[in-house]
Amino acid sequence: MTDQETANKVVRLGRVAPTIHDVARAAGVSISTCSKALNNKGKLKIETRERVRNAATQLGFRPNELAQSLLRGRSFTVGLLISDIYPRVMPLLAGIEDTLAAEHISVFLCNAHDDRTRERQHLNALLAKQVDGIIVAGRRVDLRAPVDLGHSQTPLVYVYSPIDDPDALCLMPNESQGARLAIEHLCALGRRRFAHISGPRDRAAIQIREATMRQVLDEQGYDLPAQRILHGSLDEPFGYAAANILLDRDPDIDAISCGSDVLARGVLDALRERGVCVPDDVGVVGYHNMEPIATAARPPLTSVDANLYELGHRAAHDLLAMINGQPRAGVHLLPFRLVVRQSCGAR
Amino acid sequence: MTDQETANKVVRLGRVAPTIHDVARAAGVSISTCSKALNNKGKLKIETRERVRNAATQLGFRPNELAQSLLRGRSFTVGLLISDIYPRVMPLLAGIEDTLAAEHISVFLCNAHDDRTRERQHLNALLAKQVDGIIVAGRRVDLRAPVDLGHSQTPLVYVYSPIDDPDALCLMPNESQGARLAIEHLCALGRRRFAHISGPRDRAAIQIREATMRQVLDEQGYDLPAQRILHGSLDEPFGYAAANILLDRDPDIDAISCGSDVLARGVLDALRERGVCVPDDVGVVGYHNMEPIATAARPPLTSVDANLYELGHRAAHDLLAMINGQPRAGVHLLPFRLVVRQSCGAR
DNA sequence: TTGTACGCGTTATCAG
DNA sequence: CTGATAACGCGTACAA
Repeated sequence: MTDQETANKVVRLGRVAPTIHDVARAAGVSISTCSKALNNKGKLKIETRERVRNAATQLGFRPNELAQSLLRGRSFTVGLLISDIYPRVMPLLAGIEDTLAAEHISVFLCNAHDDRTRERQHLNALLAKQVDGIIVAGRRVDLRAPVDLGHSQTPLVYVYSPIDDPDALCLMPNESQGARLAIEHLCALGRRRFAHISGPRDRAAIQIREATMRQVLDEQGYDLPAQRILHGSLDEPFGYAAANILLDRDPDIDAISCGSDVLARGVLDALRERGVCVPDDVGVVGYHNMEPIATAARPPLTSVDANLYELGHRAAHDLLAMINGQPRAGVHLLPFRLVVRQSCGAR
Repeated sequence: MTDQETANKVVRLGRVAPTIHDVARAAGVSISTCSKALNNKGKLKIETRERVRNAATQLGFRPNELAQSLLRGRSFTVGLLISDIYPRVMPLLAGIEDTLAAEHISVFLCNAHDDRTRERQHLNALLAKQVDGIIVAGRRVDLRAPVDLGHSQTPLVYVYSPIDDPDALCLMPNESQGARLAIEHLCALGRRRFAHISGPRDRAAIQIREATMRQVLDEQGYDLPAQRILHGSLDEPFGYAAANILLDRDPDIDAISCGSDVLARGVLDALRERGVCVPDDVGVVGYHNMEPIATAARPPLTSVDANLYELGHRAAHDLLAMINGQPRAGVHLLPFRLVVRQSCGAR
């Protein structure tokens, strides 16, 4: 069945909300007077204004925003297109929604399921609904294909996953700075013999973090031999296994940088079982600061936080600026922050 | 057409999206013919239809859904009002969004932040935007206050948190059945001396689960002395502490029912450190089946799953039915499912 | 101070 | 086969 056929079968909803006509009639005035009374416009006898307002509240009148939007050419809605629903979108979502809600803008949430076809369908729906702007949130910092807005000029901002167009606005976490934060923290605490356990090597974030780690250690004059680096998946079992492998190879390791907090949990478990004390013998740092996981670790895990709520806020804020006619472009990197707990030692 | 009007047209073409007028003019037909051509209605010369369609695609024409909705009296949007953004809403959200997207309905996501005022503001915005229906998703199974729709007849379904109105439709996880699933599983594996570690006693879910546990054990003829029950917070540290307390009191315990998966992780950690073998000595069952946490536990944690995606699907499905004129009411309890891993022993 | 008339973009009815 | 016209609900010049 085509979209058209579906639309044809649509039943008209029987419920009839009162319109401005009903209010006008109830108050014994014309529609325009009614409109003015309700919107505090023009010059009206105060008595009339009151009468109209009473009629409105009595009828439970609510102006139809579809009509208003049609007239104004602005819908006060924004589309949020996410690649999929996964934990990291939550703070992003929260930051976006809060910021937009404060400006009385409603958010359409669309899940593309990492599928170009669904992405396109959602995009069409959003444009058809005349959204004032669109936020496209990716899952990773890797480059993604641009969305096709056709001839539409609807303001658009990419979050997390950038595209290859210098005219597009892309907001992303600064993975390099985040990694630097973590490594420099360990250095400052006197660690020297570093190891790195992280995720799939084909991801940009994973590469950036490893490269940054090398650079920071190079700056500090410390070594990072290849056999102290392990790439796998970002989960707990891999962290557990990798830590054991690394410490079998080289028991002198005194610092482990982990690609994620759950992975770090696996590392901590392995160390504890080996009788290695954290942070006395080895310092461990996580990544992404997943609160419940990091705080419940033993010892509580020091980690770096991408400030995703803030990123969402910024995305919404910049989109609002674009909607108001101020052009924005370029790739912008937003800072991580270090969250010190106990797994790296006292400062 | 005057020069002024021409100028206006030119500007409009450059800035705003083309309307059906523009397509009609470009194709050299009237608006109504244009509409028919684009919507496959009426009888048109095939050549005309083609011409119109070409003009439409060339101009990048997209029908304005605001206008369509105004006319139809249906917006093809639904509002989802959540109490706050937290992990459990995600599968709910996914189930709702997927189901609605399949019917070409877009979802407004509104976060009430557990605040009545914000809830009310969002509700007003949703009604003003003429949503076809509303889903109100709560955080806990405790009774909540009904939302006030005023005179509006907009279909509404409550998810997770029910209200006190028999005419309302409330969809919720069947906590009692979920708890039964967990306990009966342990019983079937030959466990006899049960303990229970769970969350705050003032929550309905916590009470229901404990009561159900009592009942199941009573049915089976087993005992559940008060000193084998501990209530606190549903987090990992409490699980760790509580397990130690319980096993100090009574080393014979051979089954622990936990109020959450993270709490169970704490329990598992404590048991491992005490040299208690899971599942050989003690069986442990979690609650809510948080995948990454349950699977990464050692041993992997058996848990019960509330099927929240399914719950979201059902909510959307029922809302669609209500939108199509079929009334729904009452509190409906949806089943959990048992996810067997290794923490309770082989079946 | 109040009312009339028009337009926003679209679809449906009816006349040609 | 095609086109003019009337809605949908609202806001706003303009007229009275």
